[in-house]
Amino acid sequence: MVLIKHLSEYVGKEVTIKGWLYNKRSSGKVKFLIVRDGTGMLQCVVFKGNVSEEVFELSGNVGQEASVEIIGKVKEEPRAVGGYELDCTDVKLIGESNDYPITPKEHGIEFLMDHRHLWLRSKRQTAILKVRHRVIKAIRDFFDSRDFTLFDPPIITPNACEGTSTLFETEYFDLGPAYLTQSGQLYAEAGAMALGRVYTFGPTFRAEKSKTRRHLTEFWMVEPEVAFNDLDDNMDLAEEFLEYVVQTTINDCVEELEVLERDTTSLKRVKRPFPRVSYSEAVEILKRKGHEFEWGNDFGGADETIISEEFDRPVMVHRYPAEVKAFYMKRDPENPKLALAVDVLAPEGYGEIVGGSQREDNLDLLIERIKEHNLPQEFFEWYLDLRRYGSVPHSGFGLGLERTVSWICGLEHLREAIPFPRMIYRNTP
RNA sequence: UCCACAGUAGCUCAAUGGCAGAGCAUUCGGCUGUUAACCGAAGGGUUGUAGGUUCGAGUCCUACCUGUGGAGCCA
Repeated sequence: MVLIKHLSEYVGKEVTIKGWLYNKRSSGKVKFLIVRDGTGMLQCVVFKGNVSEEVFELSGNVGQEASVEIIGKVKEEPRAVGGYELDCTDVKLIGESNDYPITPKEHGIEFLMDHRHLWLRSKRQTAILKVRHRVIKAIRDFFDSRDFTLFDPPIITPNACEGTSTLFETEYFDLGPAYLTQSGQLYAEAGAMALGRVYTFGPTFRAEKSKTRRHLTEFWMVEPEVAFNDLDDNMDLAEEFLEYVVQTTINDCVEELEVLERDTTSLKRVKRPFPRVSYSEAVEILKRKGHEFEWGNDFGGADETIISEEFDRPVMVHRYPAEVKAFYMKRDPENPKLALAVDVLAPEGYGEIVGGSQREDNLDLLIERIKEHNLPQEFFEWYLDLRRYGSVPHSGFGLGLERTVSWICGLEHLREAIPFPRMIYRNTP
């Protein structure tokens, strides 16, 4: 059996192809079967004289997405998709398919989401899935080649990690309520104290009733955490990381991005150094552009878009008002109203793809913060131990995988960036 | 949670308050190079649900349900 993507090595030879019928056309004594196998598309030509009567009849009756085994001779053919076609000598039906719901015409989003398990077979969706895979590989390659250790945090946690978001709650035997993690970060800090440089990579959960194209209730996040890194080191790491992920992906996914009709000129500019502006400077940008904004608030989606339009590549916004950020972020020694936080805003309206900070490493200040946020200190004793025993400055950030995939693919909505999206009003299929 | 919009054939959509329609899909027939092929024919409907206005409602009104887009929150 030969994969369609490798067909160019078999010109003039007889091969066996196994796949699914994408579409078919016929013209009297000749039938064209367009077959896909997950690696490409192939036009298979069945001439009446070249096959048995049964096979010719079968070729006309295979339904869309029926699985088939096809034997034929490979030839170059500029008229066919992919540049090659198969001159068929035999066609076998493996699994029939009648009345396949997703026809080769337009469909509405509700219908497609209801049939997500089948929608995944389409050209556009397989292209996105391949880009997602390449992004994941780039993420892992980047950290693996820089002395990071993959560190898996728990998914079930006893407390709300940052104390702000709404979490999914479940009963945990006799121990009372437990929650699905919204971030592996606090645990990653323990990992960084053990291994120096770690990254977590896994699903995270938010029960916020967000209903926008930028939100999922279940999404994947990668979170590096590095001992002895300060905020500047953290920003250096984030920009090197983003450059690597974007550049390797657009290099290796040229065909997929073509299917998605993604203009990659702006992605090619994702090179170091990224512009760095403070929160206060970002507020000035908004005001200069005539948008009302009060210092001290967090940026909304529209604000982020306006700020990012000032620059030709991702922009790093640092030193936010501490009040809008999480309790564990270290304050700026030059201005205690500010947190040593950094968000990276992607261009083209894709918004915040990275959020990070230098962490508070002083035991007394951290206890103070926990009290200020009315968090139950007993749940954080283990976290405070990290400051009791050999505390060091350390920093890290989180990158949302689906937002990154959406940005690179140029998607309208995050739901296409993950095989089975979980959203406020949908948990099926 | 709030705001806006939508719901008609399997799908995508039409239909001035006056006979429920088209394209695609499906089935049948035609065509030896098709490119979301094309040509001909057939089958396919409790117009989201419940009320109301009207001689008459897919169309107007009320409530509800479902979905879509956005806000807030966030990655």
